[in-house]
Amino acid sequence: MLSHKTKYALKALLFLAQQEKGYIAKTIEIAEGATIPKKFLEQILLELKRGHFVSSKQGKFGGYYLLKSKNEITLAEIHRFFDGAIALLPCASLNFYEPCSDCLNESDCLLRHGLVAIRDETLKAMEGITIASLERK
Amino acid sequence: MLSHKTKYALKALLFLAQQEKGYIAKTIEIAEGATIPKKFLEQILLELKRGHFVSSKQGKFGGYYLLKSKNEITLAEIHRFFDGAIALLPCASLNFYEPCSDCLNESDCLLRHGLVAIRDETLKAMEGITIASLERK
DNA sequence: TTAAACTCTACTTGTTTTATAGAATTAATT
DNA sequence: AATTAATTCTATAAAACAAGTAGAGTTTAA
Repeated sequence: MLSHKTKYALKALLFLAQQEKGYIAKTIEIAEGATIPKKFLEQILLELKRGHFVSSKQGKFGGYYLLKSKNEITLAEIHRFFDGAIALLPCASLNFYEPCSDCLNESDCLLRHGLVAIRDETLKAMEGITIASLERK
Repeated sequence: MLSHKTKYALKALLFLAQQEKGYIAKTIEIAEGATIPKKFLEQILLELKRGHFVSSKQGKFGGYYLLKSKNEITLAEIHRFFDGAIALLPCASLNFYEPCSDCLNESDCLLRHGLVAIRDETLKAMEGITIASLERK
């Protein structure tokens, strides 16, 4: 399951994607437009900025806007950025690999093989969902 | 990601599947054979019993054995039993559906449509993984 | 009766999630 | 220079959840 944080991030990105090109949205507008607690959203937007998904203009009349194209932001990317691995166990993960402490010899680990297959399927599907594709439901 | 509990459950089921037909395995054997903390495993086995995945024989020389066929126990089922929904949000779930409190009109929810597509893909993949299929890696 | 196993309930401990509070900084306008 | 309105940063709090432990109770075979 997605954390609330990831859900809010997706909703915020979707909100920004729906604004006119060049428009700078204040946090409060995004919060009210997408139904997200404002102070929580502030943190999320800062993280999205550090991740180079959005950029901001500071000071009066400042706000946030999309930095990356809405065609290039995938669900897989946002999931990894906030919630981490897409795989069901760390030992089956590409980007967050860690060996299992309770797995004696990994090459023989029966569980791992099946979970890698699941990861491949899920990842393919999640890379196909972009902010733009969500907009054209 | 799977919880440790779900991972342990899968490993325990896999261990039971690998025993000779009719063999009754003690908790301590499963714990040591599959590297699972024994007291935690006790709880997990009880839950698996309540879920009719395994059955047990009580008393001296008692233990656990598979109740359902290893061809019929899927990853999807075990995931749902311990970790709940396979979908990324409750509003996109088949078995654990709940509306989002922050979603104004669900039929128009852009997020939901994409997440239902992901769920369909992931579910199909997870229903294809059985305890038996894991055994024949 | 005893030993060996499952069964049950409660508890603890630590981590993560979901926020909230408030001060600091930045920039435009007057 | 002062004011206003916005982002930025750090700290904190409260709740939920996960992971594991403890110990007493029950069942069965010998």
